[in-house]
Amino acid sequence: MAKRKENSTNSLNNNVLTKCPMSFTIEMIGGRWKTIILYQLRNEPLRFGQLRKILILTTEKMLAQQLKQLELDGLVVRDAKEIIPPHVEYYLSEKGKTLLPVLEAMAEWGKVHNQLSKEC
Amino acid sequence: MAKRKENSTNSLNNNVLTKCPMSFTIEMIGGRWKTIILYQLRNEPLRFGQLRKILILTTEKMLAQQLKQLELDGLVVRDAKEIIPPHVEYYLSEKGKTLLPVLEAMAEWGKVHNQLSKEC
DNA sequence: TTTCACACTTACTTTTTGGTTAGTACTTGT
DNA sequence: ACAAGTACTAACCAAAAAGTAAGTGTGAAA
Repeated sequence: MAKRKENSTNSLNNNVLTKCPMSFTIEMIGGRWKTIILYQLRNEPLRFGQLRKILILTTEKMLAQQLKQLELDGLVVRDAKEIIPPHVEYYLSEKGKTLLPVLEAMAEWGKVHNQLSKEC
Repeated sequence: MAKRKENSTNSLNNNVLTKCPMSFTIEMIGGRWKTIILYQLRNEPLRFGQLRKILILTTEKMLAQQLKQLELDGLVVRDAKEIIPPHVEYYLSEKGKTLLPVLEAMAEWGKVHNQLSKEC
């Protein structure tokens, strides 16, 4: 773990006490992959390997990392069957489902404003 | 300008041809400040100095940088009166206004799910 | 002559995010 | 004995985003 200045602006900005609603939301779904993952889970649970095939441009590490964070934030549920080979499913929690209007709006906006977009 | 590997995954991911709607939207409004800036402009034009007072946790550099990008992306209009001292107003373009449902949804979600949030 | 308001820039550093490569664990099938 | 399948993890590195501190230009007012 790298040390960091405790009162840098970065730290202040990450301090929950200083967070406005918008920053809070951005923190939960920001970054390159979280919205895509959540959106892919909108209809059905998906296994790790399925997500990996869909998010073809991500690496396994990123996927695992993002899923872990989403689980920590209570947006996604991880359901691991205790079998070999492993079988792990991810699906939206109730809290995660409350994000669907946001995610749909974002996806729709992107579809309308990016002429070159393709599904993902 | 720093050089960069042309076929790194980062470059690929930034290539418009590979972008799905969600990534496109994230690229336009992602990061720590853009949504907040856009949201502050939802009702009225604001001057640089006014934004700076509202986004108290940002620096002038970040503000200028984000506004420039938002203008480049056609989401915000910069209206500079040719007077001294300068008087520059920023407001949402028509395209920028189409983001309002997304922004409202994000702000609302944050308000509901972050007990500690405060206005910003 | 200096100061002030305003809207920025510039050069540099730190922090955060994302990527590469390799490897782990466990059991079944060959 | 070894490969296959699944879901990861670890160590290390690169790139992008954000932050710090200082400075710029203009004209009018003090």
